[in-house]
Amino acid sequence: MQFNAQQQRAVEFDGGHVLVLAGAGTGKTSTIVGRVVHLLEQGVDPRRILLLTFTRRAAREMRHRLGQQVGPTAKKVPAGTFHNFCLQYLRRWPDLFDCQGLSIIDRDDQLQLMKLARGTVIGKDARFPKAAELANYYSYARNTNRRLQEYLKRFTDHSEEIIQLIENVIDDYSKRKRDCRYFDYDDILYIFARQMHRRKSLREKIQKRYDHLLVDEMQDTNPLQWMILDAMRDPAKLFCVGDDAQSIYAFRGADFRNVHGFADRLPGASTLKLEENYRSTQEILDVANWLLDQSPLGYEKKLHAARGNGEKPIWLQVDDEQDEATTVVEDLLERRDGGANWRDHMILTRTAWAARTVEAGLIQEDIPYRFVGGTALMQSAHIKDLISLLRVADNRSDQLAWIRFLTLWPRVGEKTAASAILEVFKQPNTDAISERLQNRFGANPRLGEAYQQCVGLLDAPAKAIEVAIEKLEPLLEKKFDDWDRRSKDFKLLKKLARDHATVGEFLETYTLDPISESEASQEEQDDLVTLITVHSAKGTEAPVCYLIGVQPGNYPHSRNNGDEDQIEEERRVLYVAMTRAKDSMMITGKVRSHGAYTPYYNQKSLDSGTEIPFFLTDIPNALVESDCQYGATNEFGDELTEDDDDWSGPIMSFRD
DNA sequence: ATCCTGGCATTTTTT
DNA sequence: ATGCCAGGAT
Repeated sequence: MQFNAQQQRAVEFDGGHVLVLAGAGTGKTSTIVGRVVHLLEQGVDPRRILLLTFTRRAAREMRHRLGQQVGPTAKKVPAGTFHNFCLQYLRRWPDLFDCQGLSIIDRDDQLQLMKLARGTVIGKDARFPKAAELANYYSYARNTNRRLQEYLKRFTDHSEEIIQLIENVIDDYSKRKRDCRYFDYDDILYIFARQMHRRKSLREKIQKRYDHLLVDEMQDTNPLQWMILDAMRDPAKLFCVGDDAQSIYAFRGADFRNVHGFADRLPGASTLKLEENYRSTQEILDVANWLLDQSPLGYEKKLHAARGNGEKPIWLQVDDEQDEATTVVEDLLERRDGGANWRDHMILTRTAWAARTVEAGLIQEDIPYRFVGGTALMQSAHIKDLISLLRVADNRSDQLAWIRFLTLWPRVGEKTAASAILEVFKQPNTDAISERLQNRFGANPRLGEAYQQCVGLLDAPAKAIEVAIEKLEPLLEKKFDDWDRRSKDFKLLKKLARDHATVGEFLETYTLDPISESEASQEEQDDLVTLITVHSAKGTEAPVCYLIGVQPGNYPHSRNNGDEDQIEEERRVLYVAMTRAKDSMMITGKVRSHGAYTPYYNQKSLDSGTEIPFFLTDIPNALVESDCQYGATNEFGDELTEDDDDWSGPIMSFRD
C-alpha cells in the first residue's frame, strides 16, 4: 500500500490520542486499515485493537479491506458498530449489565409499543405528537444524554402541559418495555455506557483489554457514544477519523463537538489532516466544492483532485419519476453495451421511497441490482408473521409477538389476543402456557402445538422455522394474495437460520443487522448495480454515480424547512452524494412542477407563496453539462446508586 | 362484542 | 407496501 506523507504520518503515529481530519475521498479507510496493519507489524496483539464504526456497512467494508491486507489475522481484530460491540459485552456478562433474558426490538416494534403507550395515556387526539415523533424525542434525548424534559423544553415548542403528557407516555412506554423484557437500540448503548460509568471494576476490566481504539466516522458519533469512548480510553489510545463536512446524522444526536472539541477534551491530543482526494476527477470535486462554499458555515474545505481532470458532471431535468427512471436505465444500458460492468454503477437516492420508480425500471430491463437501505427482509409482513412464533417461544413476555402470532388465527382479533396474553403471562412455565393455549383455542389445535414444538426447538433454529412454516403456511397463504412471491423467502430464512446455534441468537442477529430482500436473494451474484440511500452510501464509491431526485423538496428535504442547522445538514447530504463519484456523475431531478404530484407538506409552502429552497438553484453553468439554464428560468419561485432502576436519565461522568 | 374486509391515505435519513 | 378507519358480517 502506497501512502502520501500525510497518510503515512497518521498510519505510523506514535503519540497519545489523535484525531484525523479527513475530507471525502482522501483515503480514510485505507489509512485506518493501514494503521491496523502497522500496529500488527509492531507486534500489537490483534485482539487488543478495537475498530468501531457507526454503520454496519462501514464495519463490513473495514473487515473486508483488512482481510485483503493481512489474511486470516483480520478475523482476530474485533471490528463492528458501536451497537454490535456493546451488545457483545451485554451478552458475555449479562449479570454485570443487568440484562438477562432481554430481546432486542427494532424500530417497528418500538413504534408499535409507543402507539400502545400513547393510546393508553392520550387516547385519540390527532393533534398530539404521533408515535413516531414521540419515539424520536425519546431517542434523541437519550443519544444526547439529556433528560427528556430538558430536551423538550429547549428544542421543541410544546407547552408545559403537553410536555408533561409526553413524559407520561414515555414512562408508560418504558414500563411496557420492561414488562415485555425488551430493549431497544438505544438501550444497548445506554446500558453499556451506564454500567461502564457506574461500576469501576467493570470499567477497569474492559479498559484492560484494549491498547488501541480506532473510530471511523467520528463526526457521526453522538454524546452517548462519546461517553462510551471516554470510558474505554486510557491506557488505550484513541485514533479517531472524521470529516465535519460529512456529518449527516445530527437527527440521531450526532454532535460534531466530538470532532471540534476533541483536542480540548483530551489534553495532549494531536490533530492530523488528510487533504488530497484520490477518488474523483476535479470536475466532480468542483461541483462539491461549490456546494459547500455556498454554506454560511465556512468549512474552509477545497477538495483537490490528485487524479486531475475528467468529464464534466451532467445535470438533466426530467418531466417526472418515470422519465427519470428511463433516463437512468437508458444510460446504464448504453454503458453496458460499451463494455462496462454493472458493479461500477451506483444510483443514489435521498429517500428509499423515491427509488421505487427507478427500481421498477431496473427490473423491467432485467438489470441485476441490489437495494441497500430498502425494505429489510425481516420487516416484510409475511416474515414477521412467521417470526412471531419464534419470538414468543424464545421470550414468552414478548407481548408484540404474541399479538401478531395470535391474531393470525381465524376468529382471533385484538381483544381475544389481549385477554389470552394476560392469561399467558400468569403461567409459571412454558408447559403451562402450552396447556393454557390448547384449552383456550381448542378450535385451532395447531396454535398450541406450534408453540409447544417451537419451544422444544430453541437450540435448532432451522428446525423451528420448519415447524413454523408447516403450522402457519395455510393461514399465510390465505392472508396474502401475492403468496407465490412471498413464500420463496421462507426457504431463504431457513438457510440463514442454519448458521445459528439458538433461536435467540438468530433473531438477534437479524434484528440488529437486517439484510435487505434483494441482498439476501442475490447473494451469489456480484456484478450488480447498487441502488442506495445517500446515508448508507457514505464511505463507499463508484466509477459512475447517478444522483436521482435532485430537486426542490428533496435537497433540502421539505420536512426540514426553516431551521438552518437542519438545512445545512441537508446540504452535507448532497455533498456526501456528490463525493461518491469517481469518473462520471449524472444528476437528475424534476425541476419544473408540471402540476405533478406535490407532497402535502410542500403544498403548504406553495400555497403560502414561499419559495421552496433548492441547493442547485444558482449553480454556475460552467460547472455542469446541462439541458437548462436554471438560473435564468427559475420557476420556484455524579455516582448513581447501584440499584437505581431508572433507564432513561442522563449518565453522570466518572471523570468530573 | 368482536372480527374482517375494502377503500383511502401516506411514505427521511440509521442503529 | 402498509396503516388506518368505517361499516358490514358473524
